[in-house]
Amino acid sequence: MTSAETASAPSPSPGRRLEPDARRAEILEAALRLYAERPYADVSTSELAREAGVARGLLNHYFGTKRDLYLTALRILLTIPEEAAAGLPGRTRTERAGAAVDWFLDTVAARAGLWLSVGVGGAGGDPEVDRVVEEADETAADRVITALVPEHDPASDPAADVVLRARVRAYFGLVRAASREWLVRGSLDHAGVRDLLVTGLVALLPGPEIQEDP
Amino acid sequence: MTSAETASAPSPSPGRRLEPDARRAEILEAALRLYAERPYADVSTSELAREAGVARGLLNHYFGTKRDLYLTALRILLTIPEEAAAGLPGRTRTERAGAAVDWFLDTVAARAGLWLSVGVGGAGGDPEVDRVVEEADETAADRVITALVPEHDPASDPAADVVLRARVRAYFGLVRAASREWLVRGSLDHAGVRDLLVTGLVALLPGPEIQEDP
DNA sequence: CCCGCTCTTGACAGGCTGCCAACAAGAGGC
DNA sequence: GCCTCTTGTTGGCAGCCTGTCAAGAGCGGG
Repeated sequence: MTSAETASAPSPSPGRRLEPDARRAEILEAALRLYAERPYADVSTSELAREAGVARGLLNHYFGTKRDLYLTALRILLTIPEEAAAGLPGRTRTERAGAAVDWFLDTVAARAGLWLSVGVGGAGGDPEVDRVVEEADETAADRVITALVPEHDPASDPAADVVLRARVRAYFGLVRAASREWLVRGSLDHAGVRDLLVTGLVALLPGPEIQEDP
Repeated sequence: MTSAETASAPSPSPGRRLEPDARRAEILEAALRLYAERPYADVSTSELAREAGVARGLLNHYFGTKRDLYLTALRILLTIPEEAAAGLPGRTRTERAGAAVDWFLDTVAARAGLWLSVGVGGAGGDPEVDRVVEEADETAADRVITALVPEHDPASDPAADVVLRARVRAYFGLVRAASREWLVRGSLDHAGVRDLLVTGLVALLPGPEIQEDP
């Protein structure tokens, strides 16, 4: 049983010539699999190439550097699908926040390994990693704001917009830490982390505590 | 001008024989200096040895592995002095939370470079780094609980104690993300981050919203 | 059927890490 | 004061990893 058979990525024949996009996708999938189990520093390019079923040099050909490959995989992993924020049920802000938190917890539970492999996020060490995480957070903040603060208009008051986005991004730090408490430490159950995140989200958003739709 | 002259660590004579504890301290100081400026992966053992004014192999002799040295430095850096939590002014919980946040912000502002350089730990989900951070958070959670929830008794209800500590540790995620918004992005000023952290801390603690001392 | 494009490979050079035996700087005994 | 013995310290060695590059091979076009 070779690794090519166990791996979900098909590698029917070595040296097989593929479309660049297809090959890129194969390598990225392999990288996502490995980085889901072990941290960046522990995964060598030889392993990445073996998992993808290609020669080691091909990684550099497509992604330049091992770090670039990691950053690309990380960016894909952190990107939140746009459809998630659309059509959240609930009338009051608390209800909508609850629905958003439920969606998030379901998603994270489905791919817990992948999510945790990224780490606590908002880390400090690597500037490039930080930048990728920040960009992903920026997009996620957009989703949250449009879903929960629809009356907010960035153009009308740019200063308030900056502060609001900052508060939402800071809230993501709470989300990540709470996820760790739930998935890794087990110090919170599903209901506990849900209550924590809903409470924090409602408390940290601006304006009246709870807005009712008339 | 040799590096030994520019470095703040004194290295009067190469091969100088020191007490093991003193040598350990010297190496640790050098590591803290370098890790304050650049991330873990970018600092080689050769640089660490040069900064400390010793041979490279001595690092392994004292700390085993480059990673072990890093973890030791990280543990020292994250340790919060015990005196910080004692004697917080204020009667209401909000007042005491504000005092705690003020202390934290002052401390972080004083050593912003160190705080941000190590930050939350390395990205990539390194288990050992995460463990060091978690241990430091555990201690910090003790300080916060004793300072802000003095009526809490861990022995009386162990389950409630686990949940309370989990909420406080999750709050630390909010603290770190908010610090980044303040120090790195500049999207929050001092008053903004203070308001955010006080609001979050009060909202996430259990029991009545605000406890008044009669 | 042959040619050319380019996807793919294997090998090479440089750097870094952990290990280890040899060296010598102090401390203690006489 | 000199010698010896402990042990802090050094420099080199082997192994692994990464980025680069020219050569080879698959596949479409003429």
